[in-house]
Amino acid sequence: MLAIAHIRAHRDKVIAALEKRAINATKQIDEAIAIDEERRATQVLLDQNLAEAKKVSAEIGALYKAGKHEEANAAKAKTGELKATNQELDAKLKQLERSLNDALSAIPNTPHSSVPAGKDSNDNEEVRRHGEAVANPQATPHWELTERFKLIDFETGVKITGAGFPIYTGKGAKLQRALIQFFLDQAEEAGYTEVIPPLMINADSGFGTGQLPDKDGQMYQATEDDLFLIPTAEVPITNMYRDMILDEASLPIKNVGYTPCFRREAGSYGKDVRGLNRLHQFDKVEIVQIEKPDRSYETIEHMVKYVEGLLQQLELPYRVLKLCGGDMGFTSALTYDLEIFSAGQERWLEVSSVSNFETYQSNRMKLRVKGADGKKYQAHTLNGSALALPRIVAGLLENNFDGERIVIPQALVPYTKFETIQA
RNA sequence: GGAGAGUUGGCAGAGUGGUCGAAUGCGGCGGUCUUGAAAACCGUUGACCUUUGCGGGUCCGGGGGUUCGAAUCCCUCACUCUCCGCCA
Repeated sequence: MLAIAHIRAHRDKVIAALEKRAINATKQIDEAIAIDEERRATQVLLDQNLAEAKKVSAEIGALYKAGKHEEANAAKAKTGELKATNQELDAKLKQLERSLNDALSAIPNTPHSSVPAGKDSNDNEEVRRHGEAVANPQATPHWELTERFKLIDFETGVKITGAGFPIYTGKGAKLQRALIQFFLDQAEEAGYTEVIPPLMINADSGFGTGQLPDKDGQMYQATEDDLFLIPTAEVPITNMYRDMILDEASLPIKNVGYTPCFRREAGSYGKDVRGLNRLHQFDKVEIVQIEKPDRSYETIEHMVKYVEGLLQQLELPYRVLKLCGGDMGFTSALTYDLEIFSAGQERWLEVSSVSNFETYQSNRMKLRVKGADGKKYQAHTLNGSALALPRIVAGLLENNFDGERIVIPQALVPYTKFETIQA
């Protein structure tokens, strides 16, 4: 979340920045500032009152030690009012702190100055494009190919679990595993440390990265144990650093993790969810980075370039979009989406989203860095998909289908150990 | 799932009602000594809120209670460990 001190100091700037998201946050911001003012005033009162009570207690202690029991008892009698006031102020302060936290949690991150204003995906800005976005003459969508070559069994997945939980079979399963291994190897080469995190997270972690309090409808929940299935590896990996003060010398932290991801995707329908386009369970390799504030914008460019490198090796045509304010996630300050062109469906498929959250997550997580001078500051967190598997698979199948067979890109052959998929 | 033990500063580990934010050791930082380093010695060393500053306040797993006063007593929750059960 945004720091209240920052909001207080830059009220107008914050409101102006949030307008890029096509929202007017004036009321929310002013309410937070008002709550904070009352909070601080209450804090001062409580502090004064506590100081007084502490003093009196010490005096009573001294009297008892000196054996002056009658005087001590007399002093005791006078403490009732102080105590009552303390309780009252304490309750009020806690209430205000809760309100402030709620108010701040409801304010999204302020977009970076380079983010275009806009309402939805129509206002996103295409930054660059690579490769030819040409339709396959066969124009065969991947759900036909996966059936024809027996790569994915959607039907049996429905029986076992439900729609959106496919079963990968034979070369389909091998392709999946090859891609994961390829992505992890690439990341390691680029300096990322691999982690295998838990697939379930608690509520504190959900709050830290911004899924909670109000995006819980997106996650599957194990209510008996108050745990959530991760919607992305971003959540457990970033939260590894929750409540920490990192040494500046340990930055940047670069982690990569492969995990299955679980998303309820309530409300999705139609061609968007056909085949591999949108699943409830899917595999993803995620890169997570923790950076010094003055380097994070340089870093996000590197991360995007890194992901582009993966797509180039897989020989997939893609474009890079800079998301407009209205299309960005709640917690992000800058997001690039990478989309590949799917030759069978003749549409762009999002395969990666790379974001800089600045201090939005680190504020929530209390993730700080201790500088060389001993001063502490909030770290910047970033992450990106590198890459999400299903749509990559869809693209590979559709784009490399020559009417007879599917040709595996050269970079992947050492991993699949086969060069083609055919009947 | 059953029984028991525990949770204190970066770490280890004292502390059972009144200058305890907390002994001591290790680690870290600064210094003395040394050509340099080590050793030794001396000093220093937590986080947070509030305040322009001085200062004040909070924090001994979380929450609640008893008390003039709680790291210390009571309740409750979470977590960790040990043993038993179950189990890949």
